[in-house]
Amino acid sequence: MARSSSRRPLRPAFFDRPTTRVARDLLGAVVTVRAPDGVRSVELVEVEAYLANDPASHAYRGPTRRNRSMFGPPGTLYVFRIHQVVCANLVTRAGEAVLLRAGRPRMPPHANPSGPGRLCRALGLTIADDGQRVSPHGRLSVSAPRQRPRRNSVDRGPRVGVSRAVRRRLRYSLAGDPWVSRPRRRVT
DNA sequence: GAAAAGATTACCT
DNA sequence: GGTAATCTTTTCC
Repeated sequence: MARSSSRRPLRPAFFDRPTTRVARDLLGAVVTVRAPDGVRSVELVEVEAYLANDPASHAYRGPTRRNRSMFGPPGTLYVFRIHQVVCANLVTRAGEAVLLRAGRPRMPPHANPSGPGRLCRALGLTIADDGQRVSPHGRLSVSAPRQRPRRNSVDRGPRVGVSRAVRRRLRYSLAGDPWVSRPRRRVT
C-alpha cells in the first residue's frame, strides 16, 4: 500500500511557525534517520515545546557553545547530552524548539523509543548530529502525519523533568498511545 | 579552576 | 516511589 509514500516530506517552512503549533502538528509525523547500516524511523507520539522567554529552555540565557543549534534556521536539529544519554529537538523559530520525547517504532526490530534518550538511541542519533538540517533525502528527514490527529485525541500537560516553568502545559502527546513515556497525565 | 546542575534512565526497596 | 550513575556545560569564586 502507498501508506508511507503518501506522507509528505516536511520542508523548512513547516518549522517556521509558532512553536506550539509545530509541536502539535508533529504528533504522528515520522522521523527517519538514514545511516550506512540501514534506515530507522519512528512515528512521534509525544513532544514538548520550548519557547522564547521560557526559563526551562536551554536557550533562555542566550546562545552558548552547547545550545547554538537552537538559534539556527527552522528545521535544524539540536542535540544535547544529559547524564549518559542524548536528547533531540527540532528548531522552529530561532531560539525555540520542539523536544522529541517518544515515538512508536516503525521499522522493527529496534530499540524502544519511548523517552527522549531512548528515542535518540533507537534512531542512532548522537551528539555528532547536532546542528544538522532536516532534508527530504538526507540523513535526517521528517514526514508529515498521514492524518492530523483529532483535537480531542491530543493530551496536553506539564513538561517532564523540568524544574522551572513547571506549570506551563507545553507537552503534547497522543492520548492513550502505549508508547507515550509518561502516560495518563491529568488533562485539565 | 572548582563546583553545581541537569529537557534521563535503570534499578533499588 | 526514590536514588545512583555519569559526564559535559555552565556558572561562580
